Amino acid sequence: MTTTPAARTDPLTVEVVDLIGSVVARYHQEYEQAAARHALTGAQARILSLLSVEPLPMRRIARAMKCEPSNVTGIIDRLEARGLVERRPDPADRRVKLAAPTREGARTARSLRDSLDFAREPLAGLSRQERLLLRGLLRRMLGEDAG
Amino acid sequence: MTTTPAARTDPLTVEVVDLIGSVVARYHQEYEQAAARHALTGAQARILSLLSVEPLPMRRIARAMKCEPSNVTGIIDRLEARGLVERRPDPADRRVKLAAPTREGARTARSLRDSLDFAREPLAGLSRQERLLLRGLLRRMLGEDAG
DNA sequence: TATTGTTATACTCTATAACTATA
DNA sequence: TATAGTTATAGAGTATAACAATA
Repeated sequence: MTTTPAARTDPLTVEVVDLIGSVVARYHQEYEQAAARHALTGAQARILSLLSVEPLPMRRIARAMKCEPSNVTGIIDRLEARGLVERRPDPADRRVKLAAPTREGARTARSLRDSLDFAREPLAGLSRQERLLLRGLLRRMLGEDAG
Repeated sequence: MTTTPAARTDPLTVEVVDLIGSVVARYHQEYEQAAARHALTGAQARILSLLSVEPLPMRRIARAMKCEPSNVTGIIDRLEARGLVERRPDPADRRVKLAAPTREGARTARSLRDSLDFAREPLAGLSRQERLLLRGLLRRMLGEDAG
């Protein structure tokens, strides 16, 4: 798939593309700050949030984070040292270790989630129709043809 | 500014917030890949793009990147070692060093910019009205009341 | 005195490769 | 033999603190 030359020069499109870049930068910045308020790095916060949905094998975490499994070892090490995550054996496969949040880890993940208001605030001012349109656009940007 | 409890649980809002998170993750991933295709890290690519608009003092780069000036020294060192950036004296203030892209650096920045089609492609399928609405929403997300 | 850029240091994230224990 | 997780290693980004040159 290629973009037409016109799309690269249309002023409105260029402006929207730049705005998307700014939103991405802003979102990342706010996420890092929220993580820092909980004394977590961005990567630690992302993994803790991931595990708060469901405990996962190390390998699956690496896939979700799109990084090498060896990195996950270190990040889980640090989360475990702080008592936020624990490693459990998998009864079905003794090679596997399941990473799961502790009670304190779950509490931290919840607090972190609640503090991520950046993306939520502006949406509160949108009509339902606008939100539906936005949802459709975002889905298209992600290539989710279904829905 | 605080989000109402309702906005935190409204299913549509929650879904849109999650989609925004996905778009941000995707955008970052694609940016890193585009940088890697040019043998650059994300930070190197961002600074090179920044300088391709206008040469800047080290201190100003740090402000734009929202990082400490000491970090910029190392990143510019690596870009300079590869012949993509050069340090020039500032005639007006001998303490200042201006970082500027070389001819090859400018070419690399251009190529990098052209390869960032991710955000542009889906926009090509939107009507002008949709793009205008999206622009308004993105501006609101960034707190730009004007416009 | 204050500012600009740098150096030194320490920590985290990252990929690669080699290792272990299981399957 | 293949897979899950780990270790070892090296490079890059990050913040902090201390420093030299200049304002």
